[in-house]
Amino acid sequence: MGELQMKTPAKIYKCLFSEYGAQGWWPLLDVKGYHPGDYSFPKTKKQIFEICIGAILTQNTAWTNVEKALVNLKKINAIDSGKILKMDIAKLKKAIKPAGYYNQKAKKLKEFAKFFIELKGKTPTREQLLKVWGVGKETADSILLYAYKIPVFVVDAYTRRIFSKLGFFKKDADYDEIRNFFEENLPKDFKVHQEFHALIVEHAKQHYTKKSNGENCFLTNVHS
DNA sequence: AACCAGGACGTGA
DNA sequence: TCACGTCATGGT
Repeated sequence: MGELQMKTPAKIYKCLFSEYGAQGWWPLLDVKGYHPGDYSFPKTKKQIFEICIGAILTQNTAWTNVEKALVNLKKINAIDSGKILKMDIAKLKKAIKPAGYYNQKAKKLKEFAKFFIELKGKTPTREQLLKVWGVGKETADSILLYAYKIPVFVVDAYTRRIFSKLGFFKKDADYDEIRNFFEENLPKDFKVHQEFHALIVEHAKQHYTKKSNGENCFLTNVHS
């Protein structure tokens, strides 16, 4: 791939979309997981909250583990900000245990539940989210994008691996620099951003495993 | 049986 | 600012 013909984010997005199709993030228990092509979710305040706590629970953790935690919470009717805020911390830890880091994450969920209630249904700003203990940049952006349909670009470890491999930036580049670059070079459409992040995750799972670090993927090989 | 997953925080330098 | 260590379960 020549430097003079560096692919644009928009081209890479189209490439990934045509390869993998719509991903249907964020998965919700009500709709039995993913909902490709349907951008109408979340439809309720409860679904918004489910996405928020899912974003926290999935920090450095496989989604399959998070699902178990969410199912446990649903069983005790605890995918609810008020319920989580006042429920016994030990009970909360037990429910989310499959998601790992359950001591920290139980505290994070309680902190977020308090914040969520104080929002009174309003959309949080990125700055507000970042003040919440346990919500970092990636989690904040995931919440804005998938719970509130705001067109932000979510930077995760996969993004760094793939796009540093493609020559866009260094692996340890600043989070906000990466985010700004993509947001300035993509349409301000939440659907595009929702799909793009999900597609990056899918592509990384396919081509950036331990054995192959993107060597045989169509993005690094294609020249146009 | 190490290694890592849809990170964030606390600490010391 | 930044480079580490810590947190923890479950799948490969």
